[in-house]
Amino acid sequence: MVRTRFAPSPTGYLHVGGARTALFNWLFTRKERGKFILRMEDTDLERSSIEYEKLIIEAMKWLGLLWDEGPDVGGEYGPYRQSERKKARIYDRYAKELIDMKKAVYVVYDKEDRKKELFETFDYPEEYIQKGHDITIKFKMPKGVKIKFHDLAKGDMEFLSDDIGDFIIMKSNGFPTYNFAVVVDDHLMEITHVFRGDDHLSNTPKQLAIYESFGWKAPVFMHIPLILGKDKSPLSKRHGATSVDHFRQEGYLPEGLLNYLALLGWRVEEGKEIFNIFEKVEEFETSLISNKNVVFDYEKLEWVNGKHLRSIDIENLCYRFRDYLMYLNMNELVDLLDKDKPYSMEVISICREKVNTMKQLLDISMPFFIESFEYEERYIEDYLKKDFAAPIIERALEMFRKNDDWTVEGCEKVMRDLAAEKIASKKKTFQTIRGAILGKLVTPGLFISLSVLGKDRVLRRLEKALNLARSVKN
RNA sequence: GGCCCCAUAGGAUAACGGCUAGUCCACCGGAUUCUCAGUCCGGAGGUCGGGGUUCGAUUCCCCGUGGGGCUGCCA
Repeated sequence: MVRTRFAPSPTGYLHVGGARTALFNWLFTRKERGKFILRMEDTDLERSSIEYEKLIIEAMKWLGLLWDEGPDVGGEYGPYRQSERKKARIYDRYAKELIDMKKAVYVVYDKEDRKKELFETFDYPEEYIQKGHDITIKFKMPKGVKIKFHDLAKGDMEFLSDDIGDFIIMKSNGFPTYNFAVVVDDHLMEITHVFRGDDHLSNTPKQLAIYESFGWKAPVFMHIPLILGKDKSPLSKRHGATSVDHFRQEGYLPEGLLNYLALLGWRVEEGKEIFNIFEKVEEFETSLISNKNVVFDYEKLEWVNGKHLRSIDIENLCYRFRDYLMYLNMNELVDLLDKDKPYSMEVISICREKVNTMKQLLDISMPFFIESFEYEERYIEDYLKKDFAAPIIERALEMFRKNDDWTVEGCEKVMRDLAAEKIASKKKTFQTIRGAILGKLVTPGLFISLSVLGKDRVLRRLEKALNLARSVKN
């Protein structure tokens, strides 16, 4: 039975790099019908917090990368927080075992110069502890040994133990260090495959030395390339947004983000780069992942997201959009959306053709929902203030009042008739009306917008715009 | 400094050791058009450098160079 884990440290938001690591673990596990485990590596007391843990869990759920065992759902291999495992003295027990086997030692430090090592000993340094010295436990790396392993991404690896040296496994505060805790936990949790960032490749021989000392079987490793920024340095805030939360706020769909993250360094068939990750599980192969660091491309992410935004069914999109507004605490708008669902659906349906994210969808659809929308400065300057504005709007008002056919074709006919009167050029005429009814110069198609808005809204807005045109006219 | 990973256009990738090095995003031009987007057509742009092996190297080997990682009582 395949068992994998995603083991973030709750010291910040879920990073897209972490999300990608989680994605590959998840993908592999689902394909192999195994168990996917979430484990919190909160051994850094200074930086870890339960708030971050909640945010990471929330982000993972939003992405839909669900786990079978974890701190929130429990499981037979718990606890799933290293801080709790520390409390249960799990690491103490195994560290002691290493000392008994003479493969680790206690290190006693100077009381004043707390970095200075006084001596190493296999015996529990009771009296020094009483006197308040810092004590750590250090793993003694075997001398002159070759540590070999096969990495699914990098191939056969070989390190010399002498290049690595001894390293601390238990801190003076009683917490295990990363390299020790992962080994103990992965073993106890019976993890079979470890997919993690490239940055852990050089740590692997240390961990293998510990597995070896205990006589434990090590999991299969695959070190996946890191995500970099445009300047090829590791992706950080300097390059723009990096947290999954941020992309959620920006109106990305989880399937869009996941699609892009998978696409990053995953070779796909030509012409098939847009897909739903949940339908791609069976095709997943570790050999498909490239072993080269990748640069995060915000533009391609937006393009991928746009493809998803336009292809999911409209009811689903409405639901997601409503969810998004609630996430942003825009409850008034949610009420407006709910008030007339068929109308809302039509609006979203015509607006999504123009945008790539739900944030953009929000911007472009706003004036369809609220009456007190703003008029763009450019519209006022280039159209509303011009001589032709008031006559065009006035004439449109007359024609639309008499109009009974509010289908797209009906609205088109009125507009074409209006343009035929040549108060101004066709473009100016259309743009004047576009701005009058929606306040913007970029909107969905004019005829369909008129049709969707309907007679009441259109007349009301034309009247308002007419008054405005008269008052701002140069 | 030591050890390790990586290298095809600006980004992501494709090419049993063998065609004019293909595709997607971005970019430029054209068509469609009420704006924008989309769609369609077209264009520019690439094998990091140097040595080998070979009839032939993007592909295999070595050396450089560049980028990245580890070398923490961070993970």
